[in-house]
Amino acid sequence: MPELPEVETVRRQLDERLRGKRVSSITLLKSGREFPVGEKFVDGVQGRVIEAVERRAKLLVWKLNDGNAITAHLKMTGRFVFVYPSYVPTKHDRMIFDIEGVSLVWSDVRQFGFMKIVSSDELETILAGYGPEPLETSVAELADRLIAPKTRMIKAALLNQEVIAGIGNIYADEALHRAGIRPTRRLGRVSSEERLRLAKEIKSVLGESVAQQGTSANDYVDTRGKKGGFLSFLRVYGREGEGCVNCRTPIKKIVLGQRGTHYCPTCQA
DNA sequence: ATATGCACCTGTGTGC
DNA sequence: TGCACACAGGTGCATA
Repeated sequence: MPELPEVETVRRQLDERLRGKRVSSITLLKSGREFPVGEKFVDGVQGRVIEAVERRAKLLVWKLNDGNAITAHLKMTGRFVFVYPSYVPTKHDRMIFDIEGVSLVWSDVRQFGFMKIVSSDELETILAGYGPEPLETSVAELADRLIAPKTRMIKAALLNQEVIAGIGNIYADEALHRAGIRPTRRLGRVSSEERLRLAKEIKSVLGESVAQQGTSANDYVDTRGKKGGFLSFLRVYGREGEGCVNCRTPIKKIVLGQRGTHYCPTCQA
């Protein structure tokens, strides 16, 4: 469940240790399902210098010194972990990078994640498809993204990366609870005050989670193999049946668009 | 244009 | 103990 705060945590750690370094070699492990990598990826990355590791939405972007970039998406269970050079690969490891003596493993239990090389033109197209970055955009501008289509449920809008980038299932539920808006509410029935409140809460919850290095509800760990610290600050996600922090009403869980959705039936109208 | 539902995967937890 | 199955959820795609 890496969402913006988790991906940002990984980005910072990767950038800190990889920026300016040359990729010495890549070991392809090819365990499990074939993924769009292979020899071409190795040829396109080996010998290049990583100029920076950036993030847009939930996508990691490694800028290379030949003008190309690597895009990496963790999806649900992808992870980058720094290891010792003597590391022995385990079942779900896909690749090991040797970057000037630093060893980095890319592994992915469910194999939904990817790493691929893109040209600068391709990268531009990919990034243009995302909505605004919530931590770098004003409350007013974010609120304006949540207007149409009128019949769309507000949680569906929050999960759509073209509307606002980086929000996933956990932070959608959390922001809606903080703003007092039920996830099933249609955009057309949300007042401008509520939109502003929600936009503000999106920024707050994401910012607070980044400060705690993300949430580890299930699989997520950072590049040191450490869990994020935000789990205990969640107010509704994963708290079905527990009393709401505001009113003690038991938190309800429903399925909305095939996702578990948590809310307080009293606080969220 | 928008909504719906499935597919992609494996590990874990639950009920029988 | 074994077994079947629901569930976890980001995203792309086929279908309605």
